[in-house]
Amino acid sequence: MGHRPLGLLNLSNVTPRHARIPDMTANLEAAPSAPPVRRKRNPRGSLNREVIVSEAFRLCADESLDELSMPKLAKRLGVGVTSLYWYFHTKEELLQAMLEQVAHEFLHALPDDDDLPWDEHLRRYFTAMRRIFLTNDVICDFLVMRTDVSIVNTGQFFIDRMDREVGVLLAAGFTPELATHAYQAMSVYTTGSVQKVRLSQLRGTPPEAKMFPIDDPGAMEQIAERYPDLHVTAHYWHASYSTEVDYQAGLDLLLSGLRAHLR
Amino acid sequence: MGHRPLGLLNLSNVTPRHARIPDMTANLEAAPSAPPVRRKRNPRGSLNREVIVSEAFRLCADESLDELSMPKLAKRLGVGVTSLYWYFHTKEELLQAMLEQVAHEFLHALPDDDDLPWDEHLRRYFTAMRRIFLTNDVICDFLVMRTDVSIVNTGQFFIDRMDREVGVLLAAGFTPELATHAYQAMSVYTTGSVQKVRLSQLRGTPPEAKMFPIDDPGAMEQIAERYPDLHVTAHYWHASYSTEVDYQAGLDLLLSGLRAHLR
DNA sequence: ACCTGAACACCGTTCAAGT
DNA sequence: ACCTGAACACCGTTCAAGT
Repeated sequence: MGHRPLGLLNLSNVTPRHARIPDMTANLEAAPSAPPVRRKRNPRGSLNREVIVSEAFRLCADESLDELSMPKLAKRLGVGVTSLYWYFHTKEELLQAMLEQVAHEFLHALPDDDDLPWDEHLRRYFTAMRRIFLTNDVICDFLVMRTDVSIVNTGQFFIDRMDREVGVLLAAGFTPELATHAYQAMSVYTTGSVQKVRLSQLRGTPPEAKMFPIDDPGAMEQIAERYPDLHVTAHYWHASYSTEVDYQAGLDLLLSGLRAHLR
Repeated sequence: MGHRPLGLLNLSNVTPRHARIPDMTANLEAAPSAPPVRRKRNPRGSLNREVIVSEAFRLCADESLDELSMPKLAKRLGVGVTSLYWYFHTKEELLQAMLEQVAHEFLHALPDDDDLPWDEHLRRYFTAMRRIFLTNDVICDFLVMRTDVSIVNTGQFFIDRMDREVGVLLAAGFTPELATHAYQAMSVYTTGSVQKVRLSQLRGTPPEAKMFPIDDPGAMEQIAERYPDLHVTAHYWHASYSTEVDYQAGLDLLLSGLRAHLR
Protein backbone atom coordinates (compact mmCIF):
# COMPACT_ATOMS: atom_id res chain seq x y z
CA MET A 1 0.00 0.00 0.00
CA GLY A 2 0.97 3.44 -1.07
CA HIS A 3 4.54 4.45 -0.61
CA ARG A 4 4.93 7.17 -3.16
CA PRO A 5 6.79 6.31 -6.35
CA LEU A 6 10.27 7.71 -6.80
CA GLY A 7 11.40 10.06 -9.46
CA LEU A 8 14.44 8.92 -11.35
CA LEU A 9 17.46 8.68 -9.14
CA ASN A 10 19.29 11.96 -9.24
CA LEU A 11 22.94 11.13 -9.04
CA SER A 12 24.06 14.66 -8.39
CA ASN A 13 22.70 14.12 -4.89
CA VAL A 14 24.69 11.00 -4.21
CA THR A 15 27.71 11.72 -2.06
CA PRO A 16 30.36 9.01 -2.23
CA ARG A 17 31.25 7.66 1.17
CA HIS A 18 34.81 8.97 1.09
CA ALA A 19 33.60 12.51 0.45
CA ARG A 20 31.22 12.76 3.38
CA ILE A 21 31.82 15.55 5.81
CA PRO A 22 32.32 14.38 9.39
CA ASP A 23 29.53 15.47 11.72
CA MET A 24 31.08 18.05 14.06
CA THR A 25 27.90 18.59 16.03
CA ALA A 26 28.12 15.03 17.35
CA ASN A 27 31.27 15.95 19.23
CA LEU A 28 29.76 19.13 20.61
CA GLU A 29 26.73 17.31 21.94
CA ALA A 30 28.96 14.83 23.71
CA ALA A 31 30.90 17.62 25.48
CA PRO A 32 31.21 17.06 29.27
CA SER A 33 29.10 20.08 30.21
CA ALA A 34 25.98 18.70 28.51
CA PRO A 35 24.52 15.72 30.37
CA PRO A 36 23.86 12.73 28.07
CA VAL A 37 20.42 13.50 26.62
CA ARG A 38 18.29 10.45 27.27
CA ARG A 39 15.62 9.84 24.69
CA LYS A 40 12.30 9.74 26.50
CA ARG A 41 11.04 6.20 26.49
CA ASN A 42 8.40 5.57 23.83
CA PRO A 43 4.99 4.26 24.92
CA ARG A 44 4.38 0.58 24.74
CA GLY A 45 2.30 0.14 21.57
CA SER A 46 3.97 2.85 19.51
CA LEU A 47 5.91 0.49 17.26
CA ASN A 48 4.77 -2.40 15.11
CA ARG A 49 5.72 -4.22 11.93
CA GLU A 50 3.50 -2.15 9.64
CA VAL A 51 4.80 1.17 10.91
CA ILE A 52 8.37 0.01 10.42
CA VAL A 53 7.75 -1.37 6.94
CA SER A 54 5.97 1.71 5.71
CA GLU A 55 8.65 4.02 7.08
CA ALA A 56 11.21 1.79 5.38
CA PHE A 57 9.41 2.37 2.07
CA ARG A 58 9.42 6.09 2.70
CA LEU A 59 13.16 5.94 3.29
CA CYS A 60 13.62 4.02 0.04
CA ALA A 61 11.55 6.63 -1.77
CA ASP A 62 13.54 9.52 -0.30
CA GLU A 63 16.92 7.87 -0.85
CA SER A 64 17.08 4.36 -2.31
CA LEU A 65 16.95 0.72 -1.37
CA ASP A 66 20.74 0.67 -1.13
CA GLU A 67 20.62 3.48 1.41
CA LEU A 68 18.23 1.66 3.71
CA SER A 69 19.94 0.91 7.00
CA MET A 70 18.64 -0.03 10.41
CA PRO A 71 20.13 3.02 12.21
CA LYS A 72 18.71 5.43 9.63
CA LEU A 73 15.32 3.79 9.83
CA ALA A 74 15.31 3.91 13.63
CA LYS A 75 16.24 7.58 13.61
CA ARG A 76 13.34 8.39 11.25
CA LEU A 77 10.99 6.53 13.58
CA GLY A 78 12.43 8.21 16.67
CA VAL A 79 13.25 4.92 18.33
CA GLY A 80 16.42 3.13 19.35
CA VAL A 81 17.95 0.94 16.67
CA THR A 82 17.58 -2.14 18.75
CA SER A 83 13.84 -1.67 19.10
CA LEU A 84 13.53 -2.67 15.46
CA TYR A 85 15.03 -6.03 16.28
CA TRP A 86 12.05 -6.89 18.44
CA TYR A 87 9.87 -6.93 15.32
CA PHE A 88 12.40 -8.14 12.76
CA HIS A 89 15.15 -10.46 13.92
CA THR A 90 17.39 -9.38 11.05
CA LYS A 91 17.42 -6.77 8.34
CA GLU A 92 16.83 -9.61 5.91
CA GLU A 93 13.49 -10.32 7.58
CA LEU A 94 12.47 -6.71 7.11
CA LEU A 95 13.43 -6.87 3.43
CA GLN A 96 11.37 -10.03 3.09
CA ALA A 97 8.32 -8.23 4.46
CA MET A 98 8.93 -5.34 2.10
CA LEU A 99 9.30 -7.74 -0.81
CA GLU A 100 5.85 -9.13 -0.20
CA GLN A 101 4.31 -5.67 -0.46
CA VAL A 102 6.36 -4.87 -3.54
CA ALA A 103 5.22 -8.07 -5.19
CA HIS A 104 1.57 -7.18 -4.59
CA GLU A 105 2.07 -3.69 -5.90
CA PHE A 106 3.72 -5.09 -9.01
CA LEU A 107 0.96 -7.59 -9.67
CA HIS A 108 -1.68 -4.94 -9.14
CA ALA A 109 -0.02 -2.64 -11.68
CA LEU A 110 0.01 -5.24 -14.46
CA PRO A 111 -2.68 -4.70 -17.11
CA ASP A 112 -5.97 -6.56 -16.92
CA ASP A 113 -7.21 -9.10 -19.36
CA ASP A 114 -8.05 -7.95 -22.83
CA ASP A 115 -9.39 -9.38 -26.07
CA LEU A 116 -6.35 -8.63 -28.20
CA PRO A 117 -4.88 -11.33 -30.42
CA TRP A 118 -2.15 -13.34 -28.68
CA ASP A 119 0.78 -11.41 -30.14
CA GLU A 120 -0.62 -7.98 -29.39
CA HIS A 121 -1.65 -9.18 -25.95
CA LEU A 122 1.87 -10.34 -25.14
CA ARG A 123 3.41 -7.14 -26.44
CA ARG A 124 1.08 -5.14 -24.22
CA TYR A 125 1.78 -7.34 -21.22
CA PHE A 126 5.57 -7.22 -21.37
CA THR A 127 5.69 -3.60 -22.43
CA ALA A 128 3.61 -2.77 -19.37
CA MET A 129 5.89 -4.87 -17.18
CA ARG A 130 8.94 -2.97 -18.41
CA ARG A 131 7.17 0.32 -17.81
CA ILE A 132 6.24 -0.58 -14.25
CA PHE A 133 9.83 -1.40 -13.43
CA LEU A 134 11.19 1.73 -15.05
CA THR A 135 8.75 4.10 -13.37
CA ASN A 136 9.10 2.60 -9.93
CA ASP A 137 12.64 2.29 -8.67
CA VAL A 138 11.79 0.40 -5.52
CA ILE A 139 9.87 -2.30 -7.38
CA CYS A 140 12.67 -2.47 -9.92
CA ASP A 141 15.43 -2.75 -7.34
CA PHE A 142 13.63 -5.44 -5.40
CA LEU A 143 12.47 -7.56 -8.32
CA VAL A 144 15.14 -7.21 -10.97
CA MET A 145 18.31 -5.62 -9.60
CA ARG A 146 18.81 -7.23 -6.23
CA THR A 147 21.50 -9.86 -6.14
CA ASP A 148 20.97 -10.82 -2.53
CA VAL A 149 20.86 -14.43 -1.64
CA SER A 150 17.95 -14.68 0.67
CA ILE A 151 15.19 -12.90 -1.18
CA VAL A 152 13.41 -16.02 -2.28
CA ASN A 153 10.15 -16.81 -4.03
CA THR A 154 10.69 -14.20 -6.69
CA GLY A 155 9.97 -16.96 -9.16
CA GLN A 156 6.78 -18.05 -7.40
CA PHE A 157 4.97 -14.95 -6.35
CA PHE A 158 3.00 -14.30 -9.49
CA ILE A 159 2.49 -17.81 -10.64
CA ASP A 160 -1.21 -17.42 -11.27
CA ARG A 161 -0.51 -14.51 -13.57
CA MET A 162 1.96 -16.68 -15.47
CA ASP A 163 -0.75 -19.30 -15.75
CA ARG A 164 -2.99 -16.83 -17.54
CA GLU A 165 -0.28 -15.72 -19.93
CA VAL A 166 0.80 -19.24 -20.80
CA GLY A 167 -2.89 -19.97 -21.33
CA VAL A 168 -3.01 -17.28 -23.99
CA LEU A 169 -0.15 -18.94 -25.83
CA LEU A 170 -1.67 -22.41 -25.58
CA ALA A 171 -5.00 -21.09 -26.83
CA ALA A 172 -3.18 -19.57 -29.79
CA GLY A 173 -2.10 -23.05 -30.78
CA PHE A 174 1.46 -23.30 -29.48
CA THR A 175 2.76 -26.55 -28.07
CA PRO A 176 3.33 -26.58 -24.29
CA GLU A 177 7.09 -26.52 -24.86
CA LEU A 178 7.02 -23.60 -27.22
CA ALA A 179 4.52 -21.68 -25.10
CA THR A 180 6.84 -21.99 -22.13
CA HIS A 181 9.93 -21.00 -24.06
CA ALA A 182 8.12 -18.07 -25.58
CA TYR A 183 7.06 -16.74 -22.21
CA GLN A 184 10.50 -17.30 -20.69
CA ALA A 185 12.31 -15.66 -23.57
CA MET A 186 10.13 -12.56 -23.48
CA SER A 187 10.41 -12.37 -19.72
CA VAL A 188 14.20 -12.75 -19.73
CA TYR A 189 14.47 -10.22 -22.53
CA THR A 190 12.27 -7.77 -20.65
CA THR A 191 14.15 -7.93 -17.37
CA GLY A 192 17.41 -7.75 -19.30
CA SER A 193 16.24 -4.54 -20.91
CA VAL A 194 15.13 -3.12 -17.58
CA GLN A 195 18.48 -3.93 -15.99
CA LYS A 196 20.37 -2.17 -18.78
CA VAL A 197 18.26 0.96 -18.49
CA ARG A 198 18.45 1.05 -14.72
CA LEU A 199 22.22 0.59 -14.80
CA SER A 200 22.59 3.51 -17.15
CA GLN A 201 20.38 5.58 -14.84
CA LEU A 202 22.56 4.60 -11.89
CA ARG A 203 25.66 5.54 -13.85
CA GLY A 204 24.10 8.95 -14.34
CA THR A 205 23.81 8.62 -18.11
CA PRO A 206 20.41 9.44 -19.61
CA PRO A 207 19.22 6.14 -21.10
CA GLU A 208 18.26 7.85 -24.36
CA ALA A 209 21.65 9.53 -24.80
CA LYS A 210 23.48 8.58 -27.96
CA MET A 211 26.37 6.22 -27.48
CA PHE A 212 28.46 7.83 -30.22
CA PRO A 213 29.23 11.54 -30.60
CA ILE A 214 27.07 11.85 -33.71
CA ASP A 215 27.04 15.64 -33.44
CA ASP A 216 30.83 15.92 -33.59
CA PRO A 217 31.92 15.44 -37.23
CA GLY A 218 35.58 15.22 -36.31
CA ALA A 219 35.05 12.46 -33.79
CA MET A 220 32.71 10.62 -36.14
CA GLU A 221 35.38 10.66 -38.83
CA GLN A 222 37.72 8.80 -36.50
CA ILE A 223 35.01 6.32 -35.68
CA ALA A 224 34.34 5.79 -39.37
CA GLU A 225 37.97 4.81 -39.76
CA ARG A 226 38.31 2.47 -36.82
CA TYR A 227 34.78 1.07 -36.74
CA PRO A 228 33.37 1.24 -40.23
CA ASP A 229 30.35 -0.97 -39.49
CA LEU A 230 29.44 0.66 -36.22
CA HIS A 231 29.76 4.02 -37.93
CA VAL A 232 27.00 3.10 -40.37
CA THR A 233 24.73 2.22 -37.45
CA ALA A 234 25.90 4.93 -35.05
CA HIS A 235 22.52 6.61 -35.00
CA TYR A 236 20.86 3.57 -33.42
CA TRP A 237 23.08 3.07 -30.39
CA HIS A 238 22.05 4.52 -27.05
CA ALA A 239 23.65 4.68 -23.63
CA SER A 240 21.22 2.26 -22.03
CA TYR A 241 21.57 -0.23 -24.87
CA SER A 242 17.82 -0.76 -24.74
CA THR A 243 15.58 2.27 -25.09
CA GLU A 244 11.86 1.87 -25.58
CA VAL A 245 12.33 1.75 -29.37
CA ASP A 246 15.16 -0.78 -29.12
CA TYR A 247 13.08 -2.87 -26.75
CA GLN A 248 10.10 -2.91 -29.09
CA ALA A 249 12.30 -3.95 -32.00
CA GLY A 250 13.57 -6.95 -30.05
CA LEU A 251 10.05 -7.83 -28.98
CA ASP A 252 9.07 -7.73 -32.66
CA LEU A 253 11.78 -10.23 -33.49
CA LEU A 254 10.60 -12.62 -30.79
CA LEU A 255 6.96 -12.31 -31.84
CA SER A 256 7.81 -12.71 -35.48
CA GLY A 257 9.84 -15.80 -34.65
CA LEU A 258 6.81 -17.14 -32.82
CA ARG A 259 4.47 -16.41 -35.70
CA ALA A 260 6.76 -18.41 -37.98
CA HIS A 261 6.19 -21.41 -35.71
CA LEU A 262 2.43 -21.23 -36.00
CA ARG A 263 2.49 -21.66 -39.75
CA MET B 1 46.38 -12.16 -16.68
CA GLY B 2 45.80 -15.36 -14.85
CA HIS B 3 43.77 -15.25 -11.70
CA ARG B 4 42.37 -18.73 -11.54
CA PRO B 5 38.74 -19.19 -12.53
CA LEU B 6 36.27 -19.84 -9.75
CA GLY B 7 34.16 -22.87 -9.24
CA LEU B 8 30.48 -22.16 -8.73
CA LEU B 9 29.86 -20.29 -5.56
CA ASN B 10 29.14 -22.75 -2.79
CA LEU B 11 26.53 -21.18 -0.61
CA SER B 12 26.93 -23.63 2.22
CA ASN B 13 30.16 -21.78 2.98
CA VAL B 14 28.56 -18.37 3.21
CA THR B 15 28.06 -17.31 6.80
CA PRO B 16 25.49 -14.54 7.24
CA ARG B 17 26.86 -11.56 9.07
CA HIS B 18 24.62 -11.97 12.09
CA ALA B 19 25.80 -15.54 12.62
CA ARG B 20 29.51 -14.81 12.72
CA ILE B 21 31.40 -15.86 15.79
CA PRO B 22 33.17 -12.99 17.53
CA ASP B 23 36.95 -13.27 17.42
CA MET B 24 38.04 -13.98 20.99
CA THR B 25 41.75 -14.02 20.13
CA ALA B 26 41.59 -10.33 19.31
CA ASN B 27 40.83 -9.56 22.91
CA LEU B 28 43.58 -11.81 24.19
CA GLU B 29 46.18 -10.15 22.01
CA ALA B 30 45.14 -6.77 23.34
CA ALA B 31 45.50 -7.88 26.95
CA PRO B 32 47.74 -5.56 29.02
CA SER B 33 50.41 -8.21 29.67
CA ALA B 34 51.21 -8.64 25.95
CA PRO B 35 52.96 -5.59 24.51
CA PRO B 36 51.27 -4.35 21.32
CA VAL B 37 52.84 -6.48 18.60
CA ARG B 38 54.18 -4.04 16.03
CA ARG B 39 54.16 -5.38 12.52
CA LYS B 40 57.71 -5.14 11.21
CA ARG B 41 57.81 -2.41 8.63
CA ASN B 42 57.68 -3.75 5.09
CA PRO B 43 60.57 -2.84 2.74
CA ARG B 44 60.11 0.08 0.43
CA GLY B 45 59.27 -1.55 -2.93
CA SER B 46 57.28 -4.50 -1.57
CA LEU B 47 53.90 -3.16 -2.64
CA ASN B 48 52.61 -1.99 -5.99
CA ARG B 49 49.41 -1.78 -7.97
CA GLU B 50 49.85 -5.13 -9.74
CA VAL B 51 50.50 -7.05 -6.54
CA ILE B 52 47.42 -5.53 -4.95
CA VAL B 53 45.19 -6.19 -7.95
CA SER B 54 46.26 -9.79 -8.35
CA GLU B 55 45.80 -10.50 -4.65
CA ALA B 56 42.36 -8.90 -4.92
CA PHE B 57 41.51 -11.37 -7.68
CA ARG B 58 42.72 -14.24 -5.54
CA LEU B 59 40.47 -13.02 -2.74
CA CYS B 60 37.51 -12.87 -5.16
CA ALA B 61 38.30 -16.40 -6.30
CA ASP B 62 38.52 -17.72 -2.73
CA GLU B 63 35.41 -15.87 -1.54
CA SER B 64 33.57 -13.57 -3.94
CA LEU B 65 33.52 -10.05 -5.27
CA ASP B 66 31.01 -9.09 -2.57
CA GLU B 67 33.43 -10.27 0.09
CA LEU B 68 36.28 -8.11 -1.15
CA SER B 69 37.16 -5.51 1.47
CA MET B 70 40.19 -3.34 2.01
CA PRO B 71 41.01 -4.75 5.48
CA LYS B 72 40.78 -8.35 4.26
CA LEU B 73 42.94 -7.57 1.27
CA ALA B 74 45.55 -5.83 3.42
CA LYS B 75 45.67 -8.78 5.81
CA ARG B 76 46.28 -11.22 2.95
CA LEU B 77 49.11 -9.01 1.72
CA GLY B 78 50.56 -8.63 5.20
CA VAL B 79 50.42 -4.84 5.07
CA GLY B 80 48.51 -2.16 6.93
CA VAL B 81 45.13 -1.28 5.45
CA THR B 82 46.15 2.27 4.84
CA SER B 83 49.11 1.23 2.72
CA LEU B 84 46.66 0.25 0.02
CA TYR B 85 45.43 3.82 -0.13
CA TRP B 86 48.81 4.98 -1.39
CA TYR B 87 48.20 3.04 -4.61
CA PHE B 88 44.43 3.35 -4.88
CA HIS B 89 42.80 6.46 -3.49
CA THR B 90 39.52 4.64 -3.01
CA LYS B 91 38.20 1.11 -3.23
CA GLU B 92 36.36 2.22 -6.33
CA GLU B 93 39.70 2.93 -8.02
CA LEU B 94 40.86 -0.58 -7.24
CA LEU B 95 37.65 -2.01 -8.68
CA GLN B 96 38.18 0.06 -11.80
CA ALA B 97 41.65 -1.44 -12.24
CA MET B 98 40.22 -4.92 -11.74
CA LEU B 99 37.48 -4.20 -14.24
CA GLU B 100 40.02 -3.46 -16.93
CA GLN B 101 41.67 -6.85 -16.45
CA VAL B 102 38.31 -8.58 -16.36
CA ALA B 103 37.31 -6.89 -19.60
CA HIS B 104 40.46 -8.13 -21.31
CA GLU B 105 39.96 -11.62 -20.04
CA PHE B 106 36.39 -11.58 -21.29
CA LEU B 107 37.37 -10.35 -24.74
CA HIS B 108 40.13 -12.90 -24.97
CA ALA B 109 37.73 -15.72 -24.13
CA LEU B 110 35.28 -14.85 -26.91
CA PRO B 111 35.47 -17.14 -29.94
CA ASP B 112 37.53 -16.16 -32.97
CA ASP B 113 36.21 -15.43 -36.40
CA ASP B 114 34.68 -18.26 -38.32
CA ASP B 115 33.13 -18.88 -41.72
CA LEU B 116 29.71 -19.89 -40.50
CA PRO B 117 26.59 -18.34 -42.01
CA TRP B 118 25.43 -15.23 -40.17
CA ASP B 119 22.79 -16.95 -38.04
CA GLU B 120 25.01 -19.81 -36.93
CA HIS B 121 27.81 -17.35 -36.31
CA LEU B 122 25.65 -15.25 -34.00
CA ARG B 123 24.35 -18.26 -32.16
CA ARG B 124 27.91 -19.38 -31.55
CA TYR B 125 29.00 -15.93 -30.46
CA PHE B 126 26.28 -15.30 -27.91
CA THR B 127 26.22 -18.87 -26.68
CA ALA B 128 29.93 -18.55 -26.00
CA MET B 129 29.37 -15.24 -24.24
CA ARG B 130 26.80 -16.79 -21.95
CA ARG B 131 29.13 -19.69 -21.21
CA ILE B 132 32.02 -17.39 -20.31
CA PHE B 133 29.87 -15.56 -17.82
CA LEU B 134 28.47 -18.72 -16.29
CA THR B 135 31.82 -20.45 -15.87
CA ASN B 136 33.60 -17.43 -14.45
CA ASP B 137 31.91 -15.84 -11.48
CA VAL B 138 34.25 -12.87 -11.24
CA ILE B 139 33.77 -11.88 -14.87
CA CYS B 140 30.04 -12.35 -14.45
CA ASP B 141 29.80 -10.32 -11.28
CA PHE B 142 31.81 -7.47 -12.74
CA LEU B 143 30.20 -7.30 -16.16
CA VAL B 144 26.60 -8.32 -15.64
CA MET B 145 25.63 -8.36 -11.97
CA ARG B 146 27.23 -5.27 -10.53
CA THR B 147 24.84 -2.41 -9.90
CA ASP B 148 27.47 0.01 -8.70
CA VAL B 149 27.38 3.49 -10.03
CA SER B 150 30.92 4.20 -10.90
CA ILE B 151 32.00 1.20 -12.91
CA VAL B 152 31.87 2.94 -16.24
CA ASN B 153 32.83 2.10 -19.78
CA THR B 154 31.24 -1.30 -19.65
CA GLY B 155 29.44 -0.28 -22.81
CA GLN B 156 32.61 0.85 -24.53
CA PHE B 157 35.28 -1.65 -23.72
CA PHE B 158 34.66 -4.14 -26.49
CA ILE B 159 33.50 -1.79 -29.15
CA ASP B 160 35.77 -3.22 -31.84
CA ARG B 161 34.31 -6.64 -31.23
CA MET B 162 30.83 -5.17 -31.64
CA ASP B 163 32.00 -3.66 -34.90
CA ARG B 164 32.87 -7.10 -36.23
CA GLU B 165 29.57 -8.62 -35.18
CA VAL B 166 27.50 -5.81 -36.61
CA GLY B 167 29.56 -6.21 -39.77
CA VAL B 168 28.41 -9.79 -40.05
CA LEU B 169 24.78 -8.66 -39.91
CA LEU B 170 25.30 -5.92 -42.47
CA ALA B 171 27.07 -8.33 -44.79
CA ALA B 172 24.10 -10.66 -44.47
CA GLY B 173 21.93 -7.95 -45.96
CA PHE B 174 20.27 -6.36 -42.93
CA THR B 175 19.63 -2.64 -42.82
CA PRO B 176 21.78 -0.67 -40.36
CA GLU B 177 18.77 -0.21 -38.11
CA LEU B 178 17.83 -3.86 -38.04
CA ALA B 179 21.42 -4.99 -37.66
CA THR B 180 21.75 -2.81 -34.56
CA HIS B 181 18.48 -3.93 -33.06
CA ALA B 182 19.33 -7.55 -33.74
CA TYR B 183 22.65 -7.28 -31.95
CA GLN B 184 21.15 -5.35 -29.03
CA ALA B 185 18.26 -7.76 -28.61
CA MET B 186 20.49 -10.80 -28.55
CA SER B 187 22.89 -9.10 -26.19
CA VAL B 188 20.16 -8.00 -23.79
CA TYR B 189 18.59 -11.43 -23.96
CA THR B 190 21.93 -13.08 -23.23
CA THR B 191 22.81 -10.98 -20.21
CA GLY B 192 19.24 -11.37 -18.98
CA SER B 193 19.64 -15.11 -19.12
CA VAL B 194 22.99 -14.96 -17.36
CA GLN B 195 21.52 -12.82 -14.59
CA LYS B 196 18.68 -15.27 -13.98
CA VAL B 197 21.02 -18.23 -13.77
CA ARG B 198 23.46 -16.45 -11.49
CA LEU B 199 20.66 -15.32 -9.20
CA SER B 200 19.42 -18.85 -8.86
CA GLN B 201 22.98 -19.96 -8.08
CA LEU B 202 23.24 -17.27 -5.43
CA ARG B 203 19.94 -18.36 -3.95
CA GLY B 204 21.43 -21.83 -3.64
CA THR B 205 19.01 -23.41 -6.09
CA PRO B 206 20.54 -25.55 -8.85
CA PRO B 207 19.67 -23.69 -12.08
CA GLU B 208 18.49 -26.92 -13.71
CA ALA B 209 16.16 -27.84 -10.85
CA LYS B 210 12.52 -28.19 -11.80
CA MET B 211 10.30 -25.34 -10.70
CA PHE B 212 7.33 -27.59 -10.05
CA PRO B 213 7.31 -30.78 -7.97
CA ILE B 214 6.77 -32.99 -11.01
CA ASP B 215 7.76 -36.11 -9.08
CA ASP B 216 5.06 -35.61 -6.46
CA PRO B 217 1.73 -36.70 -7.99
CA GLY B 218 -0.29 -35.32 -5.09
CA ALA B 219 1.24 -31.86 -5.35
CA MET B 220 0.88 -31.92 -9.12
CA GLU B 221 -2.80 -32.66 -8.79
CA GLN B 222 -3.25 -29.49 -6.78
CA ILE B 223 -1.31 -27.53 -9.37
CA ALA B 224 -3.46 -28.98 -12.12
CA GLU B 225 -6.48 -27.60 -10.32
CA ARG B 226 -5.19 -24.12 -9.56
CA TYR B 227 -2.97 -23.61 -12.60
CA PRO B 228 -4.33 -25.74 -15.43
CA ASP B 229 -2.18 -24.14 -18.12
CA LEU B 230 1.05 -24.14 -16.15
CA HIS B 231 0.36 -27.75 -15.27
CA VAL B 232 0.45 -28.72 -18.93
CA THR B 233 3.84 -27.05 -19.28
CA ALA B 234 5.23 -27.95 -15.84
CA HIS B 235 8.00 -30.08 -17.31
CA TYR B 236 9.59 -27.08 -19.03
CA TRP B 237 10.00 -24.73 -16.08
CA HIS B 238 13.30 -24.59 -14.22
CA ALA B 239 14.51 -22.75 -11.16
CA SER B 240 16.80 -20.44 -13.09
CA TYR B 241 14.12 -19.60 -15.63
CA SER B 242 16.73 -19.85 -18.35
CA THR B 243 18.69 -23.08 -18.61
CA GLU B 244 20.89 -23.76 -21.61
CA VAL B 245 17.97 -25.39 -23.44
CA ASP B 246 15.62 -22.52 -22.60
CA TYR B 247 18.23 -20.02 -23.70
CA GLN B 248 18.74 -21.73 -27.04
CA ALA B 249 15.00 -21.77 -27.67
CA GLY B 250 14.81 -18.01 -27.17
CA LEU B 251 17.82 -17.50 -29.39
CA ASP B 252 16.02 -19.56 -32.04
CA LEU B 253 13.04 -17.26 -31.85
CA LEU B 254 15.20 -14.17 -32.32
CA LEU B 255 17.10 -15.72 -35.23
CA SER B 256 13.94 -16.94 -36.85
CA GLY B 257 12.44 -13.47 -36.49
CA LEU B 258 15.52 -12.09 -38.18
CA ARG B 259 15.36 -14.59 -41.03
CA ALA B 260 11.80 -13.50 -41.69
CA HIS B 261 13.09 -9.97 -42.23
CA LEU B 262 15.58 -11.05 -44.88
CA ARG B 263 12.88 -12.49 -47.09
C1' DA C 1 5.79 -7.83 26.52
C1' DC C 2 8.18 -4.26 24.79
C1' DC C 3 11.85 -0.57 24.56
C1' DT C 4 16.57 0.87 25.83
C1' DG C 5 21.86 1.98 25.34
C1' DA C 6 26.40 -0.13 25.62
C1' DA C 7 29.25 -2.98 23.12
C1' DC C 8 31.21 -5.67 19.27
C1' DA C 9 33.00 -6.93 14.81
C1' DC C 10 32.94 -5.33 10.74
C1' DC C 11 33.45 -1.54 6.80
C1' DG C 12 35.77 2.63 3.90
C1' DT C 13 38.53 6.48 4.60
C1' DT C 14 41.48 10.44 6.64
C1' DC C 15 45.33 12.08 8.93
C1' DA C 16 49.50 12.94 11.16
C1' DA C 17 53.51 10.65 11.87
C1' DG C 18 57.24 7.65 11.03
C1' DT C 19 61.41 6.01 7.77
C1' DA D 1 58.49 8.30 -1.75
C1' DC D 2 56.41 4.98 0.68
C1' DC D 3 54.48 2.54 4.86
C1' DT D 4 52.33 2.93 9.48
C1' DG D 5 48.52 2.84 13.36
C1' DA D 6 45.09 5.72 15.58
C1' DA D 7 40.78 7.54 14.79
C1' DC D 8 36.23 8.37 12.70
C1' DA D 9 31.66 7.67 10.86
C1' DC D 10 29.26 4.33 9.34
C1' DC D 11 27.02 -0.68 9.33
C1' DG D 12 24.30 -5.14 11.35
C1' DT D 13 23.65 -7.49 15.50
C1' DT D 14 23.82 -9.23 20.54
C1' DC D 15 23.01 -8.68 25.21
C1' DA D 16 21.82 -7.40 29.69
C1' DA D 17 19.03 -4.26 31.72
C1' DG D 18 15.23 -1.31 32.32
C1' DT D 19 9.74 -0.56 32.61
